[in-house]
Amino acid sequence: MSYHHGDLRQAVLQAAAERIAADGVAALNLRSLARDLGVAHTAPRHHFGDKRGVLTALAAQGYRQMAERIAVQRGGDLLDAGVAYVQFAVEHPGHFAVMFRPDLVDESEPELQEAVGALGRSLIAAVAAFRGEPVAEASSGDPREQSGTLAAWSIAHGLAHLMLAGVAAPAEGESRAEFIRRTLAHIAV
Amino acid sequence: MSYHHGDLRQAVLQAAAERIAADGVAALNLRSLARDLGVAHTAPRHHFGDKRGVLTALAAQGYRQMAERIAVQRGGDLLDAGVAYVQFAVEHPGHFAVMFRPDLVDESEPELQEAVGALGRSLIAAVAAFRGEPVAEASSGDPREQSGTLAAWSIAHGLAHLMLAGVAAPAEGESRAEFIRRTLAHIAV
DNA sequence: GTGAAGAACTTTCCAATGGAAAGATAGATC
DNA sequence: GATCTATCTTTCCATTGGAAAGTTCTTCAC
Repeated sequence: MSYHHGDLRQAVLQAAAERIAADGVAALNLRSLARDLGVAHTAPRHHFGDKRGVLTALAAQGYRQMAERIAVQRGGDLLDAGVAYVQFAVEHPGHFAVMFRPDLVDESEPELQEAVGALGRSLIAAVAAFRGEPVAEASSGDPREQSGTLAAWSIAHGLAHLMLAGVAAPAEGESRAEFIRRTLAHIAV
Repeated sequence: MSYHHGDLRQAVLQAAAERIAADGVAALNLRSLARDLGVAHTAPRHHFGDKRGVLTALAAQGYRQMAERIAVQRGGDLLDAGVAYVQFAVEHPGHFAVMFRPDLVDESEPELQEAVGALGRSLIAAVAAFRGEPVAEASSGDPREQSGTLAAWSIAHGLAHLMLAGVAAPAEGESRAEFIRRTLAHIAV
């Protein structure tokens, strides 16, 4: 056996995401994953501590990537941000499956908290930009404003889940982006 | 040991729901559950086949109970139905955690399919009643073709998830029902 | 260069879990 | 009261996550 895989940490995360995407979180097992990567089954422990550590790192990666994706949409419609949210979830089911899952991850992990914060800022900025407000004022405590943001988040989050559950899908001849946009358009912020 | 527990099937479902509600689906294990019920760890297999069978039965129970709950709201606002949806999810996290999870259940199970159908009919009826349409005509179209219905479902489903994830919560001095209603009110069907 | 020192990985061991198989008991039916 | 069937137990096994200790590689001071 050759020591030093090279970038085992990243390899584990990628493999885990693929397997979760294919068979769900419940089916993920570190042993067969390590087998495929050609390392001992305890090798990932050095990088992640335990299985929960793997899922935590995967969730953090998901939050970061989603935050980036939404930030890129800036300048666009609020709907664009929503579409980006749902698209990310559908295209990265392995990541999305461990995000917003306090039971699967270690919420005290600083890396995770920072990643969650980054996504939160992206979402708030998207809503603020839509309203034409300076981002700095966006986090004022107006309950109506917050409920609008939460409503927008909810519909995107819910649609993502329903699509992943196989309950919702684009009509024939309709692109996924069009379908998502058409559905999210029913929100009134 | 005394044979014949009485109603082991129901006891297992209830215990499973409680445990999932407390620690999440991943933490559920049939062995300690059976231990608490005072039966051998293989006893539930007779009623459910395997672990997936337990989760499938739990999901079916969840769909049925949610369908009932929403049907009771008939005559009320569409928002009432939405509030009922979210309330059920928050009050029965053990059931909701296995609903809409194709990776956890056996979707070919007839009991599950029937239960899903019942919930679908309740949702369609709720939207139809809101629109003032006869229920009979409402079910002519597949719900997934009607973006308004899907949007309403999405926002309720998403809010339920966000609340369970600890991301969203009522403001101080606000009841849960008020909070849910206020958030869902942003939908335009 | 060389020799720690630490990082990355392996080997070995263990407890717990889900499940298979076969046997025991209780309730129902006649 | 004998038999039949549903319900539950006992025993056994493969797989999994994890603990502990050892091995190999890299880095870096000198």
